[in-house]
Amino acid sequence: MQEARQQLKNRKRYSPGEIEPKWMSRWLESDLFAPSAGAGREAYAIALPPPNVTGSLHMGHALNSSIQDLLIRRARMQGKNALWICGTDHAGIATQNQVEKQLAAEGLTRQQIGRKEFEKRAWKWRDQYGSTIINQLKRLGCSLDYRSERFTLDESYVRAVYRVFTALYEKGFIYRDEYMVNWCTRCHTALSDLEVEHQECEDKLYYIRYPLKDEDGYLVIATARPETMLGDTAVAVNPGDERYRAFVGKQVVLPLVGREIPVIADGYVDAGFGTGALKITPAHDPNDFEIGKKHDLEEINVFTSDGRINKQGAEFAGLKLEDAREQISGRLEQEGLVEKVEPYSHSVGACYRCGTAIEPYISLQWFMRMDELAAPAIRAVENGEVSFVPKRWTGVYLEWMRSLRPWCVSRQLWWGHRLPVWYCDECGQVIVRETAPSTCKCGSSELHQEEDVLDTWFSSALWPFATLGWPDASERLEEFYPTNVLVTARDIIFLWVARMIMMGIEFEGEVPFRDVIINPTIMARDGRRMSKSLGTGVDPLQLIDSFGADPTRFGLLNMASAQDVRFSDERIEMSRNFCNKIFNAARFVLLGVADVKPKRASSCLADRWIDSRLTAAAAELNVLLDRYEFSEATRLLYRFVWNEFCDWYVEAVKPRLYGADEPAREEVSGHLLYLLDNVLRMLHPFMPFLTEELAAMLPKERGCLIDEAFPPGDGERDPKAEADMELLMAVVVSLRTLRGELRVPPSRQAAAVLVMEDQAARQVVQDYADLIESLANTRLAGAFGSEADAGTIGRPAVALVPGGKLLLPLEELIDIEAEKTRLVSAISKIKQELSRSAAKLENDRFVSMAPAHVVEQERIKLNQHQQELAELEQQFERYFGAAG
RNA sequence: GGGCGAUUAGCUCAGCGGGAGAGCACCUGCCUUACAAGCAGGGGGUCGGUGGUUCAAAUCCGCCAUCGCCCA
Repeated sequence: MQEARQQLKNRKRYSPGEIEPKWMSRWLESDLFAPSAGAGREAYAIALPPPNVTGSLHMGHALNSSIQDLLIRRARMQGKNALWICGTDHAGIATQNQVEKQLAAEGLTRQQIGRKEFEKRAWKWRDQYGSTIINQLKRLGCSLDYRSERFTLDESYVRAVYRVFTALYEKGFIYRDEYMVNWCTRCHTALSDLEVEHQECEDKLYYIRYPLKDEDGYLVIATARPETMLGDTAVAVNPGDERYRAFVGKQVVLPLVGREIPVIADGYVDAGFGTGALKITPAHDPNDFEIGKKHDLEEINVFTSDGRINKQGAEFAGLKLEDAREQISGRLEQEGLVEKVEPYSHSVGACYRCGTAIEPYISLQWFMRMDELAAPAIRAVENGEVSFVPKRWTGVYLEWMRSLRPWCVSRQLWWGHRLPVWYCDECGQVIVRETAPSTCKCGSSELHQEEDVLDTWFSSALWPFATLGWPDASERLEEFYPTNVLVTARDIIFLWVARMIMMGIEFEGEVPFRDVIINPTIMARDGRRMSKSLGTGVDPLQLIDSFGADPTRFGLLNMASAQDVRFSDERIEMSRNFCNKIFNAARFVLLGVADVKPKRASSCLADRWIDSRLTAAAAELNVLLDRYEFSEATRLLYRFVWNEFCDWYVEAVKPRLYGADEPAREEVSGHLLYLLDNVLRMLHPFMPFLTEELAAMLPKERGCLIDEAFPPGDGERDPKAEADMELLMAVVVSLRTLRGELRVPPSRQAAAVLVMEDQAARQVVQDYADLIESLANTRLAGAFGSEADAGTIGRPAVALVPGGKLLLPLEELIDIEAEKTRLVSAISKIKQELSRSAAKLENDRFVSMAPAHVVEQERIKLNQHQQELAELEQQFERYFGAAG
């Protein structure tokens, strides 16, 4: 320890690179992140929203992990049995895409190697790359329970998924149906509504003539997707639309195809859109699908699953959809069937993983009905069992939950939880079981398992309890469920939060967490979302590289208020500077103190003051953290450490620390160490590495800072010390300002006189005159009750202090013009304030309606201002005649 | 189309009913034995516009404008 302290001498700057890896491995070696079994202490748990196993740390992760680590470290320091659940989800599509990319590089497809071999490759990929993001969280300093890392495809986790699937199937919530789903033609799978990203797209609207059967004339329909016309089975108009009333019930002939299709009337049609006549393609548009069901129209699928025209499309068969659009619109043009083409802007869905346009596509899928599950989950939020922070997200959650449609949970992928569903080849029986059946009821053993896997988020929905050992009963589950808080981004409200609440209530009978903190979104510098494709993202790992993990964390937490925020590296720089400040303040203490143990002292006003301020800061910090006001908490710490501890206390202590009075030196040394110890403990959840490094150099018996007590701030405040010190500080600032404005060189030792009517205040100033002198670099000639008592003073400049004034005689050095400017501006400011106060007090309604203390306060102000004005005008007259 | 949010100092943001704040940038002076990633001092804003509620509005309510986000 002495050695470490000696090394500090040459380290004038905080350099994170040297200390961060060291402490992370030490914490891990000592297993300090794991909760203790059967601890009998209050439990505190957070489940890390499982990051995608193919993912890497982005700004959102960095921010919400910093928040979670702050909460979990503080809880740990508060003596709670803290568990931060660690793990990743298997990310069905994303992982499959990665592995397919690897295969493609070898000239292979997954179909060529088969499902078994593909799964092997996927596991290999996961073992090789799957811990990337977890390692990145380590770099950020996250104190996750890494030893119990979980993965959604762990054997026991799969059991949990199968248990849930089977139970929901038996309840009738899960069923199989042929229905229109979102289909990705590249990933070859169905997607849920949440996996489709909508984007505004500049397109064309084609107006196409559909000739009437057996008579002249035609109907003009408008469509953005002419290629779907191959599957049209009707034209629909609004029943109230006079223009088309005569056509309803007639037949039109579908161009290029020749099929005769009816004109139908349906209220869904918006008479104001296009021509008011709508082509109906039940197999390729979700609205048309509904209309088709209603009117019993044929569903003619004209696409293949990989986005081409199928053989229904006759001559166009085999064409890719975008080519088909070209060709079909060209042909229609040739035949004179295109009336016009207009520019058209509409929103188009794209696959959230690969960006390919999503096709509405009818297929046989597994669905989960949501209403019964949603009802109690809605109630849990309505009655406050789960609360959102900030509150406004409650509405977003509730609105979504109240309009839930069945969730398509099957995916045509090979990576994931293969549905626990078996079909009998003999009798067609469907068997849903947690474990593979060997025979069917019919006696046949010819069974085959469903090919589809489950949506990744089906399994993540179980995260808060499946990670704790469910479906087995365990102490862990007993102790840590429900968890305390979930911290996540807003777009996850639907994906996880809602589903976790539903599943938690259904299977554990209790909500999975009490508070849901929705962290703000960190926008790019231009105020828009960070986007990988636009290259506007900022990489948190680069921030860690260039600034350090602690400044990155502190900077991110500083941004973590209720509002979205543009990323600015000024904030990280600010945090780095703050870390440097802390580092150097600690150097000052550790290198300057006598060889003593930390010990509180109270003989000097400054000691009592900072002690009281420390109590105030700790108390306030705890309140803010209890309210999840992280940004405000960073500001509080910054202000306390920098503007109170460093700017005032450290400076105030120097004469005693460097003086010849050995007992005083030892006393102040003990107090400095005591303060540093507390400051480091308050800061630790925000900047774990730096604080741990510095705490290790404190002269006391200790383990790691991570396990020490978080300052509760429950000590006594000392209002007298705070008030007295404030007076001293005001005097010092006045002296410094005066010197500055009158351009007194630092080398010049001026001698000031204080005039204060109040005896007690005067006493304080006299008692601590030496402190004022050293802090203001100005000699104090004395403090008097009136200017007359002070005797003859040369040509002084005057500054006001609370309860009195300062006279700074500067003789020939006084810059008379500067003094005039100063006074004029000070007088005009005071006059402004004065008239504002006076106006308020002259208003009878203010005096009668405002609370008494507000009125009283205003009277005191008025009085003060009047005295101050008199002083300043007197000073003005002294040099410049009657005040202007 | 529906909803949510923002608009405060040159920039990034706090404050959210009783006299406008921070960091950065800027100006002046300092290599003062913890720190120039620093120290001391200073300048700078009719708090987007407009109505209203109130003794009192940056703060609460209505409308408008601009920007952003989400859902369809």
